[in-house]
Parts: sequence; C-alpha cells; structure tokens
Amino acid sequence: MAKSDPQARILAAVRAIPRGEVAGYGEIARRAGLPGRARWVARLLAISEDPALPWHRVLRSDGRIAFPPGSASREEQARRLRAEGVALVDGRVQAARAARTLDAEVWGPR
DNA sequence: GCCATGACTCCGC
DNA sequence: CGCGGAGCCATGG
Repeated sequence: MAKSDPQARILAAVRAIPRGEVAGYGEIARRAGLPGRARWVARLLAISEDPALPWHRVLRSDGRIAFPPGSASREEQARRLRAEGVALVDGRVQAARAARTLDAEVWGPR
C-alpha cells in the first residue's frame, strides 16, 4: 500500500494552516515533503472540491493572492482572509514578514 | 513523445 | 518594485 499519497500530504498541510495564518504554495509543498511542487499544490487546490479546505490561506511566495485582480476568486479569498483577521493591502498579506518567501515561521509565534 | 497550459518561483535588469 | 525570461512539474491534447 502507498504510504500517504503525496496528494493527501499536500491537503493535510493545507488543513494544518492555523486560522488567521497563511502559507505559500512552495511552503506547503515542502511541508508535504515535495519540494519544487508548488504548481502541483495550486492545481490540487483548483481541482479539489472539499468546501472545508482552507485554500484561501495559501498565497504566492511574495505574500500576494495568486488570482488576478478583479477575479471573483481573488475577491472571495481576500474576503475570507479578512474574516479571519488577516490584514491585506492590495491583495497582499501584511503580516508575512518573510519578504522573499513565506518560509517557515509563518505558522510559528512571532 | 512533443507541445501548450497553469491558483508557481527565482533571478537579472 | 515592476517586467521579462528561464526553470520547474504534472496534466491533457
């Protein structure tokens, strides 16, 4: 039997993001033991139909929402994040002190 | 098997 | 800080 499908690990990593916090696609991939699969994470979220999946907590490495401005998805993601207390400015998370990537610590206490 | 596509990332300018 | 180019990886025609 397969030892945890990579897909299951990715979804688990996404579900593990605490409410009010965020993580990057690449970060999730790494947490799932799949470095370099950021695009796969994105595709997985796109095809996933689990309404309980906190996909809105996943952002790009620069702390911005991946969806293009004006898109309904982008608006919904921004809305959900704000509902959790995440400060956003022009689609970008302010709390993410990781200027380059949302590397680690995003989940830890500051 | 090659080519195109994408909720990505890194790097140089 | 914005842009363009290259690298990357899985999927589908």
